[in-house]
Amino acid sequence: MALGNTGTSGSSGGESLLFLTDEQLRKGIEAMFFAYRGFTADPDRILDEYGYGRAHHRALHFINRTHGTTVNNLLTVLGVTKQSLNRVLRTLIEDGLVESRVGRSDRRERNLFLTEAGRDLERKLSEAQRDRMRAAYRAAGPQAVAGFRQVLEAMMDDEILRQFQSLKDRKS
Amino acid sequence: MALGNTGTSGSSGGESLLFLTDEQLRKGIEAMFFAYRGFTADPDRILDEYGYGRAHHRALHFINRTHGTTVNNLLTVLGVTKQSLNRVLRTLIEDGLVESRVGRSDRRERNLFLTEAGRDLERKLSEAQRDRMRAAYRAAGPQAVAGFRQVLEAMMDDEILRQFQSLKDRKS
DNA sequence: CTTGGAATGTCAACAAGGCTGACATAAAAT
DNA sequence: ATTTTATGTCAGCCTTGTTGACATTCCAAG
Repeated sequence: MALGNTGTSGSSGGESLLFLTDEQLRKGIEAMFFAYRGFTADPDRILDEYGYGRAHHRALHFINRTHGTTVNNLLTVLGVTKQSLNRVLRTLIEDGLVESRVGRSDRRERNLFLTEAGRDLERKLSEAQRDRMRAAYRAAGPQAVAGFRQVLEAMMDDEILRQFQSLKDRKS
Repeated sequence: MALGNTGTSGSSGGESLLFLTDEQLRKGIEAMFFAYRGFTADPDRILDEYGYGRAHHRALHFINRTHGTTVNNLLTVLGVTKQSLNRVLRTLIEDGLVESRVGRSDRRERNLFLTEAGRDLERKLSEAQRDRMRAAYRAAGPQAVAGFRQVLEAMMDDEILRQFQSLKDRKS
């Protein structure tokens, strides 16, 4: 392989690999920063109306994706402490967006579900976010999208990547 | 337009545009979330040792990139309030990482510069971040990188995009 | 069976870093 | 001379991260 610093071996696409100047990398870093702002802007506006923050969005998203998940699962995925998650979860439960049922096999666990109202808000939030993502995908084209995903996956921590990949091929 | 759900009109790249299922978009959203975590993880660890946070990193980054920028410029780029920026800036100035000089043409303005110590920390932080970005770029290949950048730019708010593009073709 | 440890989740309190509002100062613009 | 602009500062609030202490539940060893 000899994938040395000066090599031009392209495993996937390419022309040359000599293009990794600090300047190019800096642009990538800034693009990531600015794009993430855009990425969260639309849901943030909606959340504001409800008095919620991004943490609530994340909880709703992952509870919706994995019905009946436990608190422990959730805080592993979200990468926060259980105390931090708990605060958010409590308000969502109080407000009737999330239901917490005592685990049937292990009664220490709580299985989390969205209520009808919870699904409604989740849908509203994710539709706003999907709209922007869809527009970006359309503007950039399918090949760009494939590259986008490749780079993002390469940027994740290895452990997270495994988690992510084990989830990417689920049914709905 | 008639870019209906079943349309295959490809404006830029591609094969088919039928791939925009909600499921595909959800994966993109989650990839963005997880990748951003990886993207900030390394600098965050370094910042922790210094008792700083991401806000300090952002300030150092943009002051370094645009030597002599004003407070007003900076808070526009960062998208925060002056009070919030000021808190961060004050500590950086007190700690001798940033120098604030009264503007020569307009003496109401403050021009911001990194000191030697500031440049050192900025370099340390950005090297950590560039290392990860470089690894991701190498793993994904040049074509993927081009797509990555295209999608990110399409995801930015229009106003931010203009700002970004006006900066992307600078000299070092 | 009982007791001790591990797992799970909740409550309390603190810190970082967003925010708004009010106000001071200096300099530029009118 | 007055108003506007750029900046800084103080006070106080909110979200969301943290750690520490504690309650509950399960399980396994004695």
